[in-house]
Amino acid sequence: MASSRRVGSTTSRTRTLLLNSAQQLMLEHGYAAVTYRGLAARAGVAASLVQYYFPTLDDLFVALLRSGTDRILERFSEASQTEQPLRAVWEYASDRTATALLLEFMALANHRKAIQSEIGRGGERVRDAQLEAVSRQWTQYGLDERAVSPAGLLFMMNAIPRMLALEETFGTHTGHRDAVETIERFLDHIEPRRHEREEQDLGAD
Amino acid sequence: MASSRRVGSTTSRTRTLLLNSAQQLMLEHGYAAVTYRGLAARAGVAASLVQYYFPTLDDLFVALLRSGTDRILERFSEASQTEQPLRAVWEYASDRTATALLLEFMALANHRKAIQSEIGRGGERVRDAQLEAVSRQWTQYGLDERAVSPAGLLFMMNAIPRMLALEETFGTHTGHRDAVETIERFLDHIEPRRHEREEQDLGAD
DNA sequence: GTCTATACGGCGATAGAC
DNA sequence: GTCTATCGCCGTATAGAC
Repeated sequence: MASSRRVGSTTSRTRTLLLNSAQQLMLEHGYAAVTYRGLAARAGVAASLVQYYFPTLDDLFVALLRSGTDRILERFSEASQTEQPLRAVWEYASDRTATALLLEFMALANHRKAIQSEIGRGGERVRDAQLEAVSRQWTQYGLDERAVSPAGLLFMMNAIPRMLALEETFGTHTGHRDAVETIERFLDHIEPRRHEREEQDLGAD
Repeated sequence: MASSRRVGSTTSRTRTLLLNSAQQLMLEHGYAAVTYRGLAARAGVAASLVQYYFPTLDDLFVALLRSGTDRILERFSEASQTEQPLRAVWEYASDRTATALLLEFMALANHRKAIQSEIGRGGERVRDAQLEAVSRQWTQYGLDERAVSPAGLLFMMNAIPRMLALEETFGTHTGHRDAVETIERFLDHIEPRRHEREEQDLGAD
């Protein structure tokens, strides 16, 4: 299986162009639209050149997944310095585009081992980075530890916005507004915004 | 688009066999494995016969989605008679097989309008049935209405187990056990099991 | 190292014969 | 109601040009 064939270098500008084009194709038309011929046309190269850099389409998907996870971890290592990591997680997981892309990869992962292990590893890496940031602030939240743990809370702060975005994609809205209000009220309570802290000091809502 | 072509009857036993085989194929190998030739081989018929009943593959997926939603609503109209509808929702949404199937359909829906509207309608119908059952018990929960609404709570009781199942499929586990414990403690509080109610009466945990 | 041309079997879909 | 023939896509392997 493509063991002795030559493969383009990882630093090639053409390769980066192909990865970007592939991501756009996935977002616009789904992973099934990422074909050698279609991707080549979109990027303005020959189909066989795409094959040169990615011998199989799984190779392309894994590379795309890895570069995306790396970018997320970079962005998060900055955000983790904040004193409001739960808000950072909430906003991160509320990203519609990222959720749409994640859905495509989850569907791919469901039946392709290479992608499955890549997305599993990536998920754990992101969650661990989040956990480290939240743990640093945990005692200041004043939550009952018997009620919820940092890891458990983090899971829910990821899962809820993700499912909100997914359901809204195909027109299910029941309970969405209410759920968002509940969570944001919770966030206002344990990670008060600056002006809200002032309002609290003044005894206002 | 297949407007004048003849189509097999909806009551055909062959048609039902094809729908069942298609669902198994989706679960085992993903929706991409549902091909005319593959499905025909699985069901022991000619590929062109599959096309006779389902002129396009989208027709097949929509029919499968609709029959599945109908079955769920039947099952739920029974369960809604219970005095513990939130537990029923929690268990319903925790079904691994159903979640795997839902992921396949969500990925399909993401870029196919016919499936998108079918899954959207189905989602609302299920959520409405759940809402009716929970509303009937709502006052007994003794929850602060400003904290969470029935619809908002229901969304979370669906979203959390669904995302648990999805993440576990590709090996992300961080926070899962803690989240489950938190929710089940919440359920024990507002929908106490019979023996737990006795324990509460006795002042035990 | 980068890129291209070509071939193979499988796919969804259509038109039409039995 | 059932099945065949056909079309233009697809992934992928290979052989080879710059």
